[in-house]
Amino acid sequence: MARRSHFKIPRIPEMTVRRLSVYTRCLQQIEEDGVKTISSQDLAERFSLNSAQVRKDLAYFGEFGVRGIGYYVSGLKAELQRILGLDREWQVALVGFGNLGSALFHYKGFARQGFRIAAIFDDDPAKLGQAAGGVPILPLRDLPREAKARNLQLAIVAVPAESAQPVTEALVGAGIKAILNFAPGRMRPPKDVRFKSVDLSIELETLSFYLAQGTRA
Amino acid sequence: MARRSHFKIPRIPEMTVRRLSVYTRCLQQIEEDGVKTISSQDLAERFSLNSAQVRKDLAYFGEFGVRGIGYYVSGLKAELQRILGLDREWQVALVGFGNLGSALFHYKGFARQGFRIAAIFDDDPAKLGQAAGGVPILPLRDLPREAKARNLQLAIVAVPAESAQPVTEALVGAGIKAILNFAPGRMRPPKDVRFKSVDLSIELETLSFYLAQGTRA
DNA sequence: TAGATTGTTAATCGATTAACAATC
DNA sequence: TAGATTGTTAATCGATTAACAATC
Repeated sequence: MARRSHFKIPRIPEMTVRRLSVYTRCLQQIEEDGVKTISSQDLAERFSLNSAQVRKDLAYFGEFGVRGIGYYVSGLKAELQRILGLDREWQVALVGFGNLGSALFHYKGFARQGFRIAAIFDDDPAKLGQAAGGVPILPLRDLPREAKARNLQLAIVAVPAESAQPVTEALVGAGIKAILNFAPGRMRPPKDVRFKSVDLSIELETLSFYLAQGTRA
Repeated sequence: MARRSHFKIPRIPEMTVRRLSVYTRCLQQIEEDGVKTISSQDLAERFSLNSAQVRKDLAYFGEFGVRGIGYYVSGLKAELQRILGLDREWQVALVGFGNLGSALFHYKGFARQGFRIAAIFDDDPAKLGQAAGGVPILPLRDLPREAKARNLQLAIVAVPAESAQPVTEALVGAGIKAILNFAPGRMRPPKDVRFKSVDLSIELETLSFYLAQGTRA
């Protein structure tokens, strides 16, 4: 197929995207404080970042600032929300409704940013057919149908380690385009799908490494 | 005070530590499969990494390989476990026993790697004084005493956003040396303490960024 | 010994930071 | 206009990868 555009779309570093997310939340706060404009310097200082980095991160996407002034807080916030896809609702599938799945489901932060958990999938017979806060709990075999019917684009996986790989493949098969996985263990990351694992063990072991180093003789 | 050692301790990149953690789990698997030695090339291929990177990561800590042979699987595993501090038990405080705290408490992976949740702190009167699986649920004001009495070195924070900052400060005050935080929102990272936040919103927003890019006109 | 693979140095790549002309 | 701050280019820094002498 033809290129999406004549203009080169530079590959955006992941760290830039993560910082955009941080900037956005900060701008929200700044806006609530009634501040109208902010310089890259002021914004950078809130995270001990470099002001050039803030400007460069933003410059990937356009010219949002005004020389001599800085950035208009609410305007920049709106731009970043659009860039991050936070100006719309995403229909989210939650797979696995154990302790962790339930915790994620009740996490209020998601809804606030437009992530709407539209269906829960869990094969536990005790949960099947129930609904949590109006959201139905469905068997995994319904995934292809429901993904289409409910326009599910994103999935959060909170199943035991041994189910993670088949669940991921089922999600990909059902046309899900991005997956956030909390199941431990090594995964083959699927092709053509954004896949991110949050691995508790790695986080903990990184900490224990530094603890262990600190207690060396 | 005097330097810890005459030998220069190179600063270890965080990404190296994270990979060590991954190597260790992989070696565990390889050992169970009955394989005795493995080359950096073989190991690297399992994660689509470069073999030079594997060798360089290991070389920060010593010479563990044998030229012409590779690495002895169980020997290297043991070395890495020692380096990561997984050859001992760490006493862990879990702060916050809501949905997420409870999920983390029941996560079996921790115990397997020597992270022992020795005390739970939660000020909810309905939970106070109870015990979960033999682990007492205590009020936060007991933290300084209990941290000392139970030799708590590491804390997992799973409290609401608004409590995260005071909780963190209380932990630092009680002498905790490493904190893994799951509470959302911006934190002032404490000094002299290893502090790592896992931020669900950033992960989700990074995914939605790529979704949004993909659905551009 | 010949073949294999390490540990390490040098080359490459990419991300961060400094510097500054453009311009509000 | 003078001062401030952007967007961008050039310099720096650090991490990844290639290459290879050392050596099992």
